[in-house]
Amino acid sequence: MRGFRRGLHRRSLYHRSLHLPPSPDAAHAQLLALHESGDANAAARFLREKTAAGSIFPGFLSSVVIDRACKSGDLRGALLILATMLHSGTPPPNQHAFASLIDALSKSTRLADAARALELMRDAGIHPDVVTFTVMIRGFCKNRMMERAWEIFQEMIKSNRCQPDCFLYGVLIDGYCKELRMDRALELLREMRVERRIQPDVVIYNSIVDGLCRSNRFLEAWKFLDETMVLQGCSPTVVTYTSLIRGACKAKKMKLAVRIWNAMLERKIQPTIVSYSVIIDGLSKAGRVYDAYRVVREMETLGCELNVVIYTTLIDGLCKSGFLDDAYALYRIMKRSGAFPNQRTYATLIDTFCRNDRTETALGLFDHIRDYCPLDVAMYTAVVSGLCRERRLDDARALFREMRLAGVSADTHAYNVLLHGAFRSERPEEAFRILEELGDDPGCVANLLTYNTVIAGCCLESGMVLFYEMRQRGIAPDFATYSALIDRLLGSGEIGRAFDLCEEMLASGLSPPSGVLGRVVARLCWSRRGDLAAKVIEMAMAVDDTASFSLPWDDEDGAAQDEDSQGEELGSIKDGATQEEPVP
DNA sequence: TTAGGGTTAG
Repeated sequence: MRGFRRGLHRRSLYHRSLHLPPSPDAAHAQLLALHESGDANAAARFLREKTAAGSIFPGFLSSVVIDRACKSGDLRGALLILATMLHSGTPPPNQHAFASLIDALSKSTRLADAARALELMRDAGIHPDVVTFTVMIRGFCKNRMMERAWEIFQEMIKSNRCQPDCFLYGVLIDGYCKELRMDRALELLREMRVERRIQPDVVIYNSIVDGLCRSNRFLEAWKFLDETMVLQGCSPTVVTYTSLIRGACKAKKMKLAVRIWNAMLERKIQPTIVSYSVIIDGLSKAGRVYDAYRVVREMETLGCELNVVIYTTLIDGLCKSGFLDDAYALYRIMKRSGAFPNQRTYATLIDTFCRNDRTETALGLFDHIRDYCPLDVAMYTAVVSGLCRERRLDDARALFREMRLAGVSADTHAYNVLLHGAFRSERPEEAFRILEELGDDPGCVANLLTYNTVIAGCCLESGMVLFYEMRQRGIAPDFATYSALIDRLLGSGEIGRAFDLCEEMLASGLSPPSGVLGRVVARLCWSRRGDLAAKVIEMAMAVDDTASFSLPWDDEDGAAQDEDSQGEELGSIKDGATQEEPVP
């Protein structure tokens, strides 16, 4: 309070000085006037020039100018003021100015500069407070640099000058959740609760629920809500429900997703446009476009305006269900409605045209929208994929080059599409060149799909080399990897090696499609190795038994464990509630 | 006076 009063006093002094005749404070008054006129650039320039010419401004005033410059996006100006001040021996900017600068730098992904500003701050003898550390750590978290985030956190703890609070834990926990490192996230949650006695709030719990759902640990997310969050006296919000609904949709549990939706309405929690997007997307992807459309109608009845996400979600649903003309009609309605299509809308349409043998239409749309919408990697990749589908590998390669020349970075998915195209055009030598390019691209790293694409396309021996390489790189093969190799081995008559791989696959707990297993068993029987065939069947049964565990909520109403696609009523907001209460 | 959570595409 005292600090606040002092601030007020200073501000009023400067205000008064504006009306005084020229005085030694004239430069200050002029700076303040510039600052208050809202012209951050001019204020920054003035401060810089005057300081360089020997004027000395109070630290408070220059800090305010730096803060305003940061907020108006004039990062260059803010940095120049900082440099001028630090070199001219005038009082350094205060903690707020540094915090503001570090925040602006990390939001512009200039993380190295932000870290340097933190160092400069310490050099100037100002101790960063918990907020300054939080904005710095948040920058690393948002850019998926959790190791750096953790280092700064440790530095803060070691300096022993400020203590972490609920917000800072929230930033770190969310960072780990976004990286799906749930063990780290849960460990930090325990640390804050047990060791530091900080009560987590609903935002932190929501991060955890969402992280568990994204990690395909829906059951645990559910248990977490029920057994930890609610027990700690924290009620779920619309965000919690939205994450759970998305998790249920992802786990292909649409019936449960709808039940959670209805329970949310019953609790008088109003869905937001985000929750509507999630349920509409879930229904569309489950092939229930009509139900999705009913939800949209309900939104409209309630006066809720459809945004670009809702339109794009519906267009995607229509495309994936084969209603291409309806999707295009909706796209035209969307444009008239004022919700302008974005890169995702276009990527969806382009991809759909390509998949339906209308590559020329897709190319036409692609060329047409160049003038309206910056092209991104997904839009290019959709066209590249269409060209590859038509075995126009050279055209695809040319477009890929054009993309990079236009300054759009490729990602692993883009390379994977191109690799698939090379094999489709029966040009394995080209595929290996593309694989090399991927390896040289600093922004990309080969993933499971990359290896599966190449292994499925190349010869057996190269495939085995890649199989060992991927495991060395910590990429676990999935059933597609094994199936491709096992089929190659069977084709070359190497039944023993095929059995070994099959055994390894089953031992790793992978639930394989029955096709490849059937082929292995048949070949083993023909080769009079019934003992090995029996072993394969026995191991496959063991894998299947563990895979088919039942879920508690399916038992409650005696519902089948397999996902239904119909039969669950979507509650409306007015009367929508189910009788049962399985949802927390 | 600076800081944390849920949405759509290739």
